[in-house]
This record gives sequence, C-alpha cells and structure tokens, in this order.
Amino acid sequence: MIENEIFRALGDPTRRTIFEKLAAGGMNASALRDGMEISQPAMSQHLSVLRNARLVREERQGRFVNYEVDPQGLALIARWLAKYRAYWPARIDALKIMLKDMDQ
Amino acid sequence: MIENEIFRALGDPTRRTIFEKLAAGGMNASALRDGMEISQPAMSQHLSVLRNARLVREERQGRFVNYEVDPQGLALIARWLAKYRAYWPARIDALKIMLKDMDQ
DNA sequence: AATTAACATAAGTCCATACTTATGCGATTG
DNA sequence: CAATCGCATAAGTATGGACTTATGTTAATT
Repeated sequence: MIENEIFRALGDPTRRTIFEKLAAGGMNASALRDGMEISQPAMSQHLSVLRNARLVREERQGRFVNYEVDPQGLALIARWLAKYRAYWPARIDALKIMLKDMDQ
Repeated sequence: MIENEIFRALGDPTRRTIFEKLAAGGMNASALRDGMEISQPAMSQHLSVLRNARLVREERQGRFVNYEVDPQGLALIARWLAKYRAYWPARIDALKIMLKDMDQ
C-alpha cells in the first residue's frame, strides 16, 4: 500500500520542506542541506523515505545525485483525494484554482 | 501547522479505513468498530487524531456521538496539492475525473 | 595510486505513537 | 436511583521512527 508510505513521508515537516525545495527546482543532496541545519546522513535517510513514497526520484550525475519531484506520488494523492470529491465544498478556492489552471 | 496533523493522521492504515467508512456515510463510534477488530479505546483515540486533523467531525446525539467526514481536512489537502500542480502530468486520469466532476 | 568529495548504510539512542487494561463520565433505561 | 450503555481519558508497554556517530562506496582530483 503505497498510500501509506506517501502520507507517512509527508507527515514529517522536515521532509515536506525538502519536497518544497525540490518543487522549486531539482538539486543534489548537498545543495538541499544549505540553510537547513540537518546532518548529511539525516538528509540521505529523508530522501530515501521520499523516494520510496514515489514523491521524489534520483538521477545519478557523476558523484552527485540529482533529486527532483516525482509526479507519481502527487498523482497518487490526487487519485486518493478524488475518491472523496463528494465532500469537497464547491466553493473551496483551491479547487477553483486547480480548475482554472488545468483549463489552459 | 495543521498539514502535519493531516498527513500524520492519514499515515496510519487503520485511520484511513475509518475515514473511508465515514466517507460512505456518517455513523457512531460503535458502528465504526463493526468488522474491524479494534478495541473501543483504540477507536476513540483514532477518532481523536482524525478530529484534530479536521478530517472528521463529531455531533453529539444523546449518548451516541455521530461522526462524519469534515470537508476542511480534504480541502486543506487539495490546497497543499495545488501548490505543486506544475508537476501533475496532464494525462493523469484522476485529474480528468476531478475536472469533469467539478464542471457540473 | 592516493586522496578527497558526495552520498549511502549500519548501529545505537531517544522520543513519539499505537496499543493495552482500567477507570471516569454523561445520558438512557429499568 | 441504580444499573447500563456509549464513549473518553489515564497510565503503562512495546514498537517504530528520527536522529546521532561511525564507516563503506563510488567517482573525481591530484
């Protein structure tokens, strides 16, 4: 059950911060640590969790490992959320935004 | 940071099962336990976590407490997800479904 | 070839959390 | 009003998870 790993991965604030940074543009593990006060092994372990949740994917580049957002994880969340669309209030702003953006 | 409580709440498979049951229709805590092999205190604790995450809300009815899905939690997930819409592949089925349903 | 740099992995520690049993509490029932 | 029912809460336990300090591995650098 991949949903379990996805939600658990996002349940940690440090990992959400890492994910947000990657959403702004792919970068390697060392670059991710900049301004984050986190040890190298801790970062590596967090990236491993995000990778197993399909939220992030890696791309070896020499001795660097470039990380980037993996759309699979996000798509799975969207799919999970879609199951409960009956409960979304019609006027929720976020949904309007989503609609507008998908329209283009 | 409510997002933390939301994702952590959904990170537990038992709580996702409870949420799914409630999505099919509101019911009280005892009814939720049916066919679930879970103790009464455990259920009560799970409901407390879901309630704090705004995923579920309660409604006292005499000595029963009826639980139902709270749209707030789902809306917050949708909002979080919307921040990363740049990464959704255009062809993801779930998104098409979402669009279609919101169109009506 | 030896060193260094980027990253992963191993092992141990500490705290969070999912459970248990026991008990409390308010609302119905007899 | 005493007993029971639906549920919450308290307290203890055991497992999981986020960190630490080594150490390993692979690739570039000299």
